[in-house]
Amino acid sequence: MSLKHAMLGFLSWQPHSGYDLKKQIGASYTHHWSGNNNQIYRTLVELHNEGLVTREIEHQDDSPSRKIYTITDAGRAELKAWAMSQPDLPEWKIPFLVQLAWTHDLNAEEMDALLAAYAEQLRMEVLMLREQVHRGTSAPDRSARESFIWHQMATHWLALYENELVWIRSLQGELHTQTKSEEDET
Amino acid sequence: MSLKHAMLGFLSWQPHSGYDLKKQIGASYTHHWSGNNNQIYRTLVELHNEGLVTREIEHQDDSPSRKIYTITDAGRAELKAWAMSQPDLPEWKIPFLVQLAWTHDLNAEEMDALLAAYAEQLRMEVLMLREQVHRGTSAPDRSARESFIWHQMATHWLALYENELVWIRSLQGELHTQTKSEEDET
DNA sequence: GTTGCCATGTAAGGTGTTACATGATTTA
DNA sequence: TAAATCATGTAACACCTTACATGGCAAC
Repeated sequence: MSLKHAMLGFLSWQPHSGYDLKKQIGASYTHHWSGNNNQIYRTLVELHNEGLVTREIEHQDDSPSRKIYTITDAGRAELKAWAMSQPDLPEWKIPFLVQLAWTHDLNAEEMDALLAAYAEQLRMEVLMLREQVHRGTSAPDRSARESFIWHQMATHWLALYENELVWIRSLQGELHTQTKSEEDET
Repeated sequence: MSLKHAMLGFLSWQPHSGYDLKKQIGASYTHHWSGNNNQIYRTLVELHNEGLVTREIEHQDDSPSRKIYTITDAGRAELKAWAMSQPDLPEWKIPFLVQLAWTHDLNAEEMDALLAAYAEQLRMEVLMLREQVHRGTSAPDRSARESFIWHQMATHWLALYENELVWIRSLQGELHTQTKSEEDET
């Protein structure tokens, strides 16, 4: 589990409540988690038990009280050790490819519709991401290198979807010419 | 769950035993599952209960007996309906990006080592995939379109890793020049 | 003679999701 | 008046993984 370390990361930037972390993680696409309560609140308890964070309760008159978590020196050490550890290979979960693999029984029109639906999904996502990258979401900015890296991450994420869209568009074209040449033969 | 449909897919190509399916799914990278026994044997029971496959026991003298599963018409209908359904967006799980996000406390050499380690992982994966694509793994080949699609899938999968490698290499370069220009300023 | 392949399956646990529950305050 | 935001947490469950269990046969 590296959600623990992702959370430690955000806490190494600024103290956060569970609620803050949920929003932060949910909003950051590169942190591929949904940011759901169950995991976040459980993980905060774990981090606290392991002495990687301290907890402070902040009473508020108008809103419910917040539990503010702050990273400890042990937490920073753990985070750095993890950051330097051997990286894993990325995992692409592309359900569309599984779908595409088993389109043997679809005719040309059904195939067209499928590709078009995927292309449209991607187009919408790309538009949304482009806007988000343009606006620049909340990111740590403690050094030139850090903001450079966060910008690189955002544009790289966008590029993944853009490349997928380019691929599907070229596939659409190639399938059309293929279908046509088969029609010519008959 | 679309593992069910992925398995139906392989069964729509050829009858398989659970053991065959495990190998098939485990070997096919685009079918992003590990191909573990637990899920496969449970899912086969489900598919059978739902009438999407039939089961036949094949006794063998030298080896343990095999349970051969064959897709039914209902299974084919289910598979086609699923293949035409609204595709999901891909999900990129890139733990390295989470790691990279929190490298604030690493110095230039530690950063270099991290990027180099990731690049090396990717380089190995790309080499392996290139060879596999070159050899051409076992894939259905029932029509020109189907083999075209499976070839597209394989090269696209490879391209994902190649692009990741290109990106990390460019990042290595940009971080070097950035570090140098900062040194020049001091 | 230990490892690996064939072939079935079970156990245990980690990871992640949606939905529910509470309760006050602000916004539409 | 209905919904969204703030803020905490729980329940139930889907999904997926590693490891274990059995047992014969073949290969090195």
